[in-house]
Amino acid sequence: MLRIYNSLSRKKEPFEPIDPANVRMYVCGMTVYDYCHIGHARVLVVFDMVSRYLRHLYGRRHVTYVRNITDIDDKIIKRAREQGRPIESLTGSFIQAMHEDAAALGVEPPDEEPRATLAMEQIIAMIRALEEKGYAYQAANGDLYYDVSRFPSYGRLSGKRLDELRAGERVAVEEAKEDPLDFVLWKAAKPGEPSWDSPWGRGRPGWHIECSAMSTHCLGCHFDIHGGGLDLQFPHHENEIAQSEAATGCRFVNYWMHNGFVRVDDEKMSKSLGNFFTIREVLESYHPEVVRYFILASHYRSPLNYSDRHLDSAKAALTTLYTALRDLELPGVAAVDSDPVAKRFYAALDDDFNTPEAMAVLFELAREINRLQNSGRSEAAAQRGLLLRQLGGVLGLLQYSPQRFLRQGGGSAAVDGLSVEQIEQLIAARNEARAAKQWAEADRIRDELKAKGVILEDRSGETTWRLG
RNA sequence: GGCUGGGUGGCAGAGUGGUUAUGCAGCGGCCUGCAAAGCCGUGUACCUCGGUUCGACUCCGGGCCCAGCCUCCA
Repeated sequence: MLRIYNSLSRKKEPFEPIDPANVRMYVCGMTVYDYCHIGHARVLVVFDMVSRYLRHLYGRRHVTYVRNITDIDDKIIKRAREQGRPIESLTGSFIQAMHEDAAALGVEPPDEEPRATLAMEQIIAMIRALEEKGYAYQAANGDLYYDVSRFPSYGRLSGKRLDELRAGERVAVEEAKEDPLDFVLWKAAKPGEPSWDSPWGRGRPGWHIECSAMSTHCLGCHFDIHGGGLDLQFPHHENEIAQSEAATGCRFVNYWMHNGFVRVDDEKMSKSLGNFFTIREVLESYHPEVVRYFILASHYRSPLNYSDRHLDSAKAALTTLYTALRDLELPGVAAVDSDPVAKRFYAALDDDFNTPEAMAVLFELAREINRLQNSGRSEAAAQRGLLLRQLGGVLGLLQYSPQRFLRQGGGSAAVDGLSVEQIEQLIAARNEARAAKQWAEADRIRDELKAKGVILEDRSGETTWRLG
């Protein structure tokens, strides 16, 4: 039985889908005005893992995963202006870049990927519903605001109380608001800004309303899981609840999931601190599965410290798993989920997606495979190898051929100035020297290759190579 | 200031009221011409002070420290 930590109740709860034939999850995606960094990679990978596991439990086609794209907001407008290019050109290229990054990391595309600019009809309809029910007011500056005082349970998700929020107020109060906690639903257009027609004049949506509109449009007014980064819990998700429940009259979301931050030197990775690494720049030095392994090697709610050292360690660990898989001829027959090892693996994921514990099971399986290989039981080893690969697949890991992974070394793709043919020639030369017991020459060739990052292994009468 | 969450072995990172996490690194052994890989073995680990208990790293309370949110943010 899957249990999920629900941010709303601050405890793990048994997961009971509203409709097991259609488990519905919405995740707040990117605002596309720049390349995705490792913090974004964490959201992508974590919820990809969640959706994979839900599909494992409920069936591939019985899960609907929606992840939106915010393609209109202040930062986008600003960036487009700075670069002197049309907004659609800016967002279009960063959407493409995001898709490339996600694909590289083995993130499956969501079932739906709505965009704010393509959802104006639903956005306006929801704001109108709020207005009709008396939750909205238009201020003197033309902006339309949500009246927080009308929503009694405001603050429940983030554990905040209205009076405390007001007491801790450190923002310059927007003149137009009746209450500093009120937030904008529709922004009146300023000259030169992109805008859409609406009952409140030309303008554009505030950023909270788009998620309410798109999620309920795609998944219905009441769905199972809503996810996103911890920094969205307040105010974004709090506001989503207030908007959605007020507009539709039904309960919005049953389980709220928030992933922890990626940190650099114990500080949150963020644009403003300038301490971020983009996915694509990290992928220049590390194999994508290494990045994925690194992310899933700690629990999704814990902080995740980023450093080359940690990625190197992840690379070494993943190499160990792939090493167990090489030389195995995996059978075509599916391994069984009722296997005791598989059960322990799934039990770990059942416990609020405890990927570190699930990965520990993978390493025990790898050791079992190596033992079987050492004792010559290749068929048994291959059976276990299939299970290892299948379980890894639930995490989106171990999906490359072992040789391909090991020869890319989890690092740079090209061998430093050496072709595969040259490597093989040197290996042949070394083996001739070995046959003649010319150890010095044999070791010289091995050292020469090692200096170029090629590691040789003499195993059962054969010499194989990999990148270190 | 208010509210969250957290402090585990050299590093990373799970977990549990009394019994091996796991990985990386290290050390010893087997294997190897030597290596590499693999296998076997190996670590007075649980911030601090009190309390509960036959027994606490694990529960309760105080303290210290760290991070996050309260402002755009994954």
